[in-house]
Amino acid sequence: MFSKACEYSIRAAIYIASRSMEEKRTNLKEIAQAIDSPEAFTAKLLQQLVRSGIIDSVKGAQGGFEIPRKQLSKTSLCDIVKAVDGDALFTMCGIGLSECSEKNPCPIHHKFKTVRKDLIKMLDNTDLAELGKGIDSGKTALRI
Amino acid sequence: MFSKACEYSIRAAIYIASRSMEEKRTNLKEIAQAIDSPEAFTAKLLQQLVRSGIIDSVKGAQGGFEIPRKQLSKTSLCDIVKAVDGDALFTMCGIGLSECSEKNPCPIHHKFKTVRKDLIKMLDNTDLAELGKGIDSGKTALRI
DNA sequence: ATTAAATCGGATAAATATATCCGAAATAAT
DNA sequence: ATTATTTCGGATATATTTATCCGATTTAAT
Repeated sequence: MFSKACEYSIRAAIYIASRSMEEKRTNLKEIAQAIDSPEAFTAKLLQQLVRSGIIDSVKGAQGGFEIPRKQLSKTSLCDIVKAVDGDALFTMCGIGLSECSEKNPCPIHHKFKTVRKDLIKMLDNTDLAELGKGIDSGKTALRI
Repeated sequence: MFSKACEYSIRAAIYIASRSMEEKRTNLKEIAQAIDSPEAFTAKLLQQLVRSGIIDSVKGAQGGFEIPRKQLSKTSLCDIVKAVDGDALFTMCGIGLSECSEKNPCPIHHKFKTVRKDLIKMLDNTDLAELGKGIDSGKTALRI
């Protein structure tokens, strides 16, 4: 479904969100530990999220990553998936035809469309504020 | 969503199904042409489908691939996806946690579960007879 | 000023997925 | 029997994804 890069990115973003809600900035080491991901690889993904404007970074001692309060509820899973995996999942034909369309559909076009619409809807109305809260309250987990 | 291998496999299976419905056996060259896929790679995938019992093969001149009439309506997309990509898509945590469960859920567990259930349902009740018919009637296409 | 703690960026390595090649085996037609 | 056609299986090549390494840069604290 999602690439590993995307899985790590979502987990990282949720962790940063949960820390940001407590007004805490967190850093690479903490993040990789919290989400059980390879540190160097995670660093690359965080850079990508910074460039996409999904998280903020602060260099130097006491630096790290954070998400402005206002952004938490405005950033959806959809934003993260698009930033990391691109929009193939959202737009591409289910069985890889490049010109598949309503007018010229592949055999699974109509059935697939419905399922995908539900997936997009889910990703679109799930935001980091909500997900971060789950972590802070201990109701959900980001590792193991 | 699906791997390229899986996309080609689904397309190939649907094409073989559509030929089988006309009592025709088809071969690798025809299949690769019909679904616009790399021939040698497709050969590997067909072997895999044979080993999984999804299609039958006949060696030698006039040989090729076919699906017994009775199997057409009994083979679902689910069967093909499982044979090629395994059941990760059906069972794994959406963000890659190995021990994610109802009892110990990841942040997106519940929302993801719903969407995935719909996906599985769709794959499960879509069979090759139905899909092959779409090709034969010209309503759907397997290339471009 | 110096040092320590961080992110950033580029190069590289390892693993996996995608794709090709070719000889062996099986079968139908001649 | 021989030949042509076809799948099968193993080895190999290429591309992409995942992952690591390390020096440069920035900043806070001493």
